[in-house]
Amino acid sequence: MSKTTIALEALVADVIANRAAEGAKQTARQRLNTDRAFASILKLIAPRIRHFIRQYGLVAHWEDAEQAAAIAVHRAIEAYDPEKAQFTTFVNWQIRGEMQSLRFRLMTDQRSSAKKVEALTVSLQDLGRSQDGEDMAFEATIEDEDALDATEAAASDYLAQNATGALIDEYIEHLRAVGIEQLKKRPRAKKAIANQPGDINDQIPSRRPRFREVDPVELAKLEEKLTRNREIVERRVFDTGTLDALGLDTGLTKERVRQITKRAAKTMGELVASSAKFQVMADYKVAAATGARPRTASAPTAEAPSAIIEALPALLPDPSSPHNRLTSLVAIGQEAAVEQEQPVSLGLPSEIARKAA
DNA sequence: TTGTGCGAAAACCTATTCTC
DNA sequence: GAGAATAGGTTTTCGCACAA
Repeated sequence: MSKTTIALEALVADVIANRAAEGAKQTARQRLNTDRAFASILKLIAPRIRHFIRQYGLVAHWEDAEQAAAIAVHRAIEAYDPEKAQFTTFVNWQIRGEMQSLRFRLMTDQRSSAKKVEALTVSLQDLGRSQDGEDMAFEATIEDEDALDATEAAASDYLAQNATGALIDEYIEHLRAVGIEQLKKRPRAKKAIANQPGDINDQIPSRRPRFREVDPVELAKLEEKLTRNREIVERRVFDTGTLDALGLDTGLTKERVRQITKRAAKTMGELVASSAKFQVMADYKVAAATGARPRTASAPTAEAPSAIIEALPALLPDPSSPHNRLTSLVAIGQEAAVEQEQPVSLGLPSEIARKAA
């Protein structure tokens, strides 16, 4: 590191140290120290500024170029993060940017390619004027035809993500309740229900415990299984995870993964139908089932994703309109499924995407 | 550009075994 | 006895090459 680089680092650190505390005003002393350090930085960096002025062909506009360079140094100090780079490196790019910007403001495009086609490079700032000559933010002149659709889709997607997340939570909670209930019913080992110390008559060989407590080890196993099932549901039902990949990641066979997924889809369908919380999904189900196509004779039977896929075109919204994950979540009640010959299942977004494509 | 054949991969189903 | 896990076979889907 050169002496100049070290000195610059120290001076910038000095400026940063003399910044006003958050919410407070800079004191006179701090302002004085800042000004002195800034002047010293400019002095140290002057050779480099001269070099850039010449390099960018701005000798004829020397004073303007020096002003622009001073602004660049000021900006560099404001934005400088010592952990990311040396100040020398950082300030170089700031000065280059200002020099380039000044050159475009002062001159027409000098490039040969621009001359060939008689093109003119125009600063974005020059666009910031309305038809009646009034100044306006140039950002206001930029039109994006897809902005509305993109915004709506992003907002809907966000809500849909929350909805699917809530549904998975509900399903896992359901599994937990069922699992705990089963653990309570399960007969305990004799050791576990042996007399507890302090009993009045602990001479009696054995008795039932006062409370049906769940074995913590069993509970931990249950939680582990719930975590695994959540991953499977998230990746298989609501994402593009394959049976093979999930089997590898969870240590189960792909067939077991498929069975877990199948059961999860069915249970979640029932949860959607029975809970007011998921009314939106249930409403969508009704609308979708009304226009659903009957399955062909050769299609596989209930719950088969291939059958779901077959019914999907009729269930899906217009692919050209903004859509999201919620619109691809299709829950079909058991009765309706029998009537319509539709599978009792949730639609698989991955499959939907494939089919829609 | 469209239709067809083929092979690989993925998904599915049924029956059976294992574990608690 | 019920649920979890496995085995073995079938069906469906997808990508690719090739010919018309």
